[in-house]
Amino acid sequence: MRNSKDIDINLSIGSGQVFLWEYHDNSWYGIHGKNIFQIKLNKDNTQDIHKDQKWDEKIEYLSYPRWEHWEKYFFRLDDNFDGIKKSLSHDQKISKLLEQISGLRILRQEPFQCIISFLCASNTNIPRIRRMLYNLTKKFGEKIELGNKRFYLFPEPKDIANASIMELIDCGLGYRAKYVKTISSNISNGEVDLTYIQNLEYLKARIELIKNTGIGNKTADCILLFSFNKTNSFPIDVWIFRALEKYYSWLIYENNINNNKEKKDSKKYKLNPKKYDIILNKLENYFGEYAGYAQQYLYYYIRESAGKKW
DNA sequence: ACCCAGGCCCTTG
DNA sequence: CAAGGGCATGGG
Repeated sequence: MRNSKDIDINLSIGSGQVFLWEYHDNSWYGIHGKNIFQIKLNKDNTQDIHKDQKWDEKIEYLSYPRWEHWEKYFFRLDDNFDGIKKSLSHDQKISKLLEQISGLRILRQEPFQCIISFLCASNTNIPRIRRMLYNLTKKFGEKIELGNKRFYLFPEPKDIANASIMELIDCGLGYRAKYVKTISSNISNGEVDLTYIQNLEYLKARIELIKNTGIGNKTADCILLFSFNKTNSFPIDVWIFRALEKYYSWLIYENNINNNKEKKDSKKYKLNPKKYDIILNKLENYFGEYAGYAQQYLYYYIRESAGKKW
């Protein structure tokens, strides 16, 4: 059984997977569906938690409502991280990253919140995703006061289904508003069954998700990786595509799959669905069962080297 | 002003 | 199929 002290909380929470987490007063606070998670760091050296030998003793995992050991679920402590490392060790780049930033983990998110999050994530940047989601919680989520702090839980499907398009646009969703409303109604009326989809195997679950307007290849892969436990999923966004081009060109350019090279920058890193699937299939074969971890390490690395702070 | 952002949809050729 | 334009919005 692995020890949770190897996890770097700041790194994992700050790696563009979750958007409703905030740090203040030595605590991380996060919205997870109808739960509020609190990670209380009773120490000053919060930047290098994973290097601290007595990490476990200085940290408390609290929640509202009470959820004993939610951290085991959220940080995926059930994953065998040594096994993950081993299964990715054939790749030079990734094994190096697994050493350098070994505290980075995939987080297990609440499914509905995750779906809305990555529907909102299309063609925009992380700060704006955060604002859109916060606005949704503020407008449609239940308000909870804990001590002197105010939180808003993530709305339920019916809450968003009953909203008007204008109200959603007021949250800053733009053209995404109609997608968010439609899938919320379909989940709320039972037409879309998240538990059913979650229990399907990766490719079948993916097909079901993509049936929803607004969810394409990449968005589906994020949902599958971040909340449906499909650790082989490998979302390819513009950042990942840049990384693939830089470090895995032998993989993405073989058989002349990609002819984006000559396009102007704004189109250069966008894949059409067919190419996406061909490249994805190669990545699955190459990285295997835990391809998603490789993806997250690569994502963090390429953004870090581009100087992104968020 | 222009380009870009954890893309996707729709129309045309 | 592939290509191209449009989409809302805010930061750099």
